[in-house]
Amino acid sequence: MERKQEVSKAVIQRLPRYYRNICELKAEGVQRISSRALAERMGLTASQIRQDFNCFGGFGQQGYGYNIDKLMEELGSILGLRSGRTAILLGAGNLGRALLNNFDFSASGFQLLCAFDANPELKGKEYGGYSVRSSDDLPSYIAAHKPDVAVLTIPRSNAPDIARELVDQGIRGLWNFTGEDLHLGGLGVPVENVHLSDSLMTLCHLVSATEE
Amino acid sequence: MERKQEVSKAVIQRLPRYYRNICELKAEGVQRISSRALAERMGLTASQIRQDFNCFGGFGQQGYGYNIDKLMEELGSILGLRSGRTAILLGAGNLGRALLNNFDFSASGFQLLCAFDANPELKGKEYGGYSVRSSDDLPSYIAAHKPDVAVLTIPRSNAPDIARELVDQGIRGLWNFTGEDLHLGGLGVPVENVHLSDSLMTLCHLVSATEE
DNA sequence: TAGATTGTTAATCGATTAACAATC
DNA sequence: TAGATTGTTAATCGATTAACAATC
Repeated sequence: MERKQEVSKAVIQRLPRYYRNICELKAEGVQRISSRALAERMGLTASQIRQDFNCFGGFGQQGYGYNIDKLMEELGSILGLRSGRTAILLGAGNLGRALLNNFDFSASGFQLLCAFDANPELKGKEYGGYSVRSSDDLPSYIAAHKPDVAVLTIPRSNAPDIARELVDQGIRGLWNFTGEDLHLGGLGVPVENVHLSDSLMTLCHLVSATEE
Repeated sequence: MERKQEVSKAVIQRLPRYYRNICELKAEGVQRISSRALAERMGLTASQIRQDFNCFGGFGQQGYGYNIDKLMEELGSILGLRSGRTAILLGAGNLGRALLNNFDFSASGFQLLCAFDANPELKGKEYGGYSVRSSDDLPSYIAAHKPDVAVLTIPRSNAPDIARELVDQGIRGLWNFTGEDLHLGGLGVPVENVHLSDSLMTLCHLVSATEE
């Protein structure tokens, strides 16, 4: 599974979509698929799909196509979904609770351990089966359980300071919903900055474009 | 403001980020900025920024740079944020309520009118100042108020059918959180499919990559 | 074997970067 | 005017598509 050369960012960004579609195909009972059929389904070209998969060493078979189970296994392991990573959530407000109650963390490769909030009234409550702990216990909890990543659903103003503290304490990645763009790549800590407003602005633009 | 040739998708996708950064600069009291300084702030090249802005006719001034107010105004109007668009939200579950309570729709160009839910217990409740109506009233409401877009925070299984109905009733865009990929571009109705799981899987991959 | 479909190389296309004349 | 910085053209780079030999 050695990579010949660095895989481009464009390919990496398509991997979750591939994985998602393959999971759906499996759920539909499909056992194999050609690059051509997958391309049609996903709105890509067959060429691109073969190029993309071959960045990781090619897991198809001539004259047959790609085996769904094998593909899922390979893509899952490339994405690191099989690594048993752990996560904690910071900020059990509306958005935090929505994630706790609804979001399937394990499908994206993470076991969510618990949540933290500064509000003492939330202490001990449970959402989606995850308990809320006091922010005071955060440092000792991280030291003891060494979660890989933190989900930031805290207010925006706190984001930069808390991010730095978390990195100091050993957190290795951030899923950041605060609206503040965080860039800790220099420290070797990847961040996914989620900006829902960007998505809605794009929609606004696209709707306007349909009027021309 | 006529566009010489079709603006590339890559440029369009950067517009919300430009707009966001310009808003931040304005909030910081900055009145003008050079492409060089903006590039440094955003992690782009000055060349790219000038290329991007010039897709829309260039709103800078030699020897001076870009005026923040003008830039905000121009980018906002390109994105269609000044068009007074309206939106409704379908599905007042956890995620729907999180958006109602927290999300600033107007900053992304939409006036949110109200929410709808099939659960009669939610009827008449308010979240974030928006009232929840019965799904039964949806068709007549759309006919009367003609909202531009619908925010889908309903269960995944209902998504395709409801999307089609909404389009029939005149909805012109969808902000889709259901997890089901919807493609109504063929009908001239743009969709922003939000897949939070894709973002988290990417983070999982990036964290794994830091171990190599 | 014949048909199908991959893996992979070459060709095309588009996007980013560099350079510099225009001009505020 | 001199300095700064844009607008814009040309050069480079990278990503996508096409083509086809390899092979299941």
